[in-house]
Parts: sequence; C-alpha cells; structure tokens
Amino acid sequence: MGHHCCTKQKVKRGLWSPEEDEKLIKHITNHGHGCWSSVPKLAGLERCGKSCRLRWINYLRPDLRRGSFTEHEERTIIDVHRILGNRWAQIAKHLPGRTDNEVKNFWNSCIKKKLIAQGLDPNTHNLLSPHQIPVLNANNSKNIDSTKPVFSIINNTSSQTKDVKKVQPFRPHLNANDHGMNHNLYENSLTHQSSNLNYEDYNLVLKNDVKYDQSTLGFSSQHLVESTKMPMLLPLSSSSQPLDFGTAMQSWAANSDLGEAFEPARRPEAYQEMLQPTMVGQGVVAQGLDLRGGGVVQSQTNVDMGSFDGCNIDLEFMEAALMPTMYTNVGSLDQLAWDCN
DNA sequence: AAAACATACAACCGCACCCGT
DNA sequence: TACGGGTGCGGTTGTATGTTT
Repeated sequence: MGHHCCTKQKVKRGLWSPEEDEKLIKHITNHGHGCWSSVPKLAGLERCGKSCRLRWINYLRPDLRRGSFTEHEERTIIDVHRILGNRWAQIAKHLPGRTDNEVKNFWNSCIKKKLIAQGLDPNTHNLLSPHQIPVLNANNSKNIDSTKPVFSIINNTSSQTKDVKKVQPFRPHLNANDHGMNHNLYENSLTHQSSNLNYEDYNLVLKNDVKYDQSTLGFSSQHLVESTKMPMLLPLSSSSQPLDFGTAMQSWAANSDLGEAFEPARRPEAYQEMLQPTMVGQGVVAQGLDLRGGGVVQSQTNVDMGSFDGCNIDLEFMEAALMPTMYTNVGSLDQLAWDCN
C-alpha cells in the first residue's frame, strides 16, 4: 500500500539506489523541489513525492553533517530532550546539519540505553523506580552496593527510615570541570525529610540532612545547593499565591541561567541568606540570590511546603531540574523556551 | 565458518495541521 | 464550513552490518 498521495502511480519502495539518488539530486539542484508530489515525475523516479522528500531531507541535502554524534551534540540532545520530550524536529534545530530522523535514531539506539543504564527514565529524565530498573548487567554493578538504598525517606514522627528507591548511581559522562563546575557523581544516599515539615525541618533538609561524601565522589543535595542553583533560588514572583514545590521548581528551572555556576565561596553572606527560608503561613519564602542579576533577592516566591507531605515532593523532578546544569550547553532555558516557540 | 543475535540507521506509515478552494 | 492536497512530524518497521556463539 502506497501513500494516499501516490496510490495512483506505481511506486518503488525500499532503499534508494545510487542512480535514484543521482536523479533526485540532479533534479533538485537544477529546479528545486517545488511541490514534492510532482518531483518524482519530473525527476524520472518511480517513487512517491513523500519518499523523495524524505530521501532529500534526511540523506541527500548538501548541508547535512554526516558521521557520528559528538559528545557536545549528545549533551545538547539530552538537554533539549529534557525540556521538549520527543520533539525530534525541534531538537534537531539545535544541531546544525542533523535531521530529526538522525537525532531520533541516535536517541533510540544510544542515549536511551545510556540513561537507563544510569538509572534514569529516558522519557522523564527522572530516576527510575526500582521496578522500572532493568536487571543491570553484573559487570556494571561491582562498585555498587545494591543493598544500600540510594534514597530513603525519613518519617519525622516515627524516625523510621523507609527505603523508597534503590537505583544505580547516575554517572554523568562529563569531565569534572565542565562548565566550571565540579560535577561529581550521584552515588551517596540522599535522605529527605517528609511530612510535618516546619522551619527547622526544612532547614535541616537543606543544611544537614543530606551528606556529601567526597571519598566516594558522592553527589548529594548539599552539594547541589553549593554547586548548582538550589530551587531556593526562585525567580521573583509577583504572585502572593504560594507555589507548590513542583511549580516552584519548574519556575526556577525555566528562569535560571543554567549556564552559570553558583559560587558560594565568593558570596558567603548571600549563600547563608539563601539557606535561611522563613515561614509564611504554610509556605516558605524562598530567599536568596537572583543569579541572573547577581543580587540578593528582596522579594520572594512562596513555596508551599505542604507539598512535602507524604513525600510528594518530587525529588525526581528536582534532580531532573538540576540536571541541565550538568549537561547544558545552551545559554539558558529561557532562551531554549523561546527558541522552541 | 556459519548461524544466531544485536545494533544502527534508512525508510515507511499514519496522523495532524495548514492552506487554498 | 467542508473538503482535499501538501507537508511535517513522531512512531515503527525493515534491512544491512557487526558481533558473538
């Protein structure tokens, strides 16, 4: 069955021969493609217009960049995919000379598997839940103590620790000093306070609860605070409505200049201030630096800490939102969002 | 050496959207 | 407004090639 546009004609399918390629190139070079449905006839091809278009766009176009993807391109794909999902055509626009088909194939054949092997859901870029994690090859697990949970939730009231995640550590393939940041690896346990958070709890979450283990190159929330831009660094909001944590995170991720590393060592006072949220009703006022402007935020975005209850806080989202700082090579997500609209 | 299996990628298919009639 | 042609896009399939057994 051919395409509806060419059912009337006898069309050839399957791989293109060099002769067919030559005919198509010659025709388009001399006359342009015009209306694709008329190309086969004019070019002397027994193909449908759709097939000609695809062949030209994906393979014959002179401005195509052939060859394997560079690490830089790979990072760009991951970055943009995180924001856009499977919008291959949009993603390909960020990679000059690459086609949507090429990007899609590369994703499916390579990147997807890498992310899964790293314990990340390739669709959401979040950590996979235990049942989603494939039986990882034994070779890869020798450095990993699978009996040790990577994540746990501490129930404040009972002080019991409930294991909720057991994932392979995420291992970004970047060099440690990419983008001027110290990209260590996720490996260490992240613990997170859950229900009945009060100010102290929240502070504890930020300051003390999560540990960074240099010896194992652990990557913890504390380190995230220091090396990237914690969701505390929210864009200024004119809204008096408290945002739920997820919304706040999204807002933060969409407005942060992710290409710039935060350096607490240079601004210790501001850094301290960043870690001092105050309560407003049920919300916590996010207070700290406006990294885009480089100044201390005077007004704040309310973060509804109620959404921490039952640990509905999306730690996965938080990590996903932070991830661009590891991979990013787009100037900012703002820019990206504009590019894609 | 050959069969089985895995991988990469080219190509196809169906759907949605746009635009002119 | 409805319809049909053209186009673009994302998912899926098919096939060539490489690797393992």
